[in-house]
Amino acid sequence: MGRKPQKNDSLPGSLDMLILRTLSRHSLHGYGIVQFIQQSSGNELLIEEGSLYPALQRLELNGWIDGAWGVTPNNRKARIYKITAAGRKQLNVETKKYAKLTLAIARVMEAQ
Amino acid sequence: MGRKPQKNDSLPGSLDMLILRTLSRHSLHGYGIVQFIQQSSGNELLIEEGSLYPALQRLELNGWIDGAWGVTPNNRKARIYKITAAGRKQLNVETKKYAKLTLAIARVMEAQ
DNA sequence: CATGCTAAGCTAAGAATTCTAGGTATGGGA
DNA sequence: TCCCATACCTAGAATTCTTAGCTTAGCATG
Repeated sequence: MGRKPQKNDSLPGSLDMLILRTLSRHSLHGYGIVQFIQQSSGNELLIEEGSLYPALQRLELNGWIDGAWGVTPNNRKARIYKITAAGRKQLNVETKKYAKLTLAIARVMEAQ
Repeated sequence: MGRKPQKNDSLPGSLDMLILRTLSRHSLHGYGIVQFIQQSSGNELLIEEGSLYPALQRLELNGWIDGAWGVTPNNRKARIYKITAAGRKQLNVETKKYAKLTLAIARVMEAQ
C-alpha cells in the first residue's frame, strides 16, 4: 500500500489557489477537481469534500468561478465550474503572494 | 516607505516551524523571535503578538521549547525560550513535511 | 430485478490557528 | 518628569479546515 495522501492541514489558504489553477486549464466539476489535485500532486494532496464545497461557494461568491449544472463524461449530473476573468487575475495575485511567502519562509529557514 | 511586511495569514501552521527554527540557533525571548523572523525574511514576514504568544504556549505545552524568566541584553525582563531535544525532532519533522507539501503544491501548479 | 458500489453533491458542528484590539509594566533617553 | 520602545499577555472574532454525517443516481453483478 502506498502512502496515504496528506490532508491539506498545513497550508490553509492555498486551497483557493489550487482550485483556481486547476480550473485555469479545464472546466471541471468538484469531484474532478479533487481527483486532478490528488493525481497531479503525486498522490500527496487530498482535498476533503468538507473543504472543497465551501471553497467552491466562496470562490463563486467572489466572482472568481462560475458554476452550472451539466453532465460529466460518465453521464452523471454535476456542477461544472469554469474560471472567470476576475478569477484569472486572482490566481495571478495569489500565485505571486504564495511565491513571496515561500521565499520569505525559505530565507528564515536558511538564515544564520 | 518600504513595503509593509505581510501577515502570516496564508500559511498557518508554518509559524511553529519558524519559531522552532529560530530557537534552534539562539535562545531568544518572544519579542526577539518576532524581530529575527522579520529581519531574516527580508522584512516580508510579520508575526503578530497575538499569534506569537499563544504559539509559544502551545510549543511549551508540547515540550518542544522551555521558557524561563531572564534578562535581555537591553536589561529588560523577558521570558527566554530555548529549544528542547524533542523540539529539534519536531523541527525536523515539520521541515520535511513542509518540503513535501510545497513540492506537492508546486506539482499541481505546474501540471499540464 | 435487487443489491451494492461509486460518482457526485451538500451541510452542520467542532477544532485549530490567526488577527484585532485591547491591556500592563519598566528601562532609558529627552 | 514624561514618553517611547521593549516586553508580555489575553479575550473575542474571523477564517479555514476536518469530521462525520446525509442524499441521489448510474451502472454492474448476482
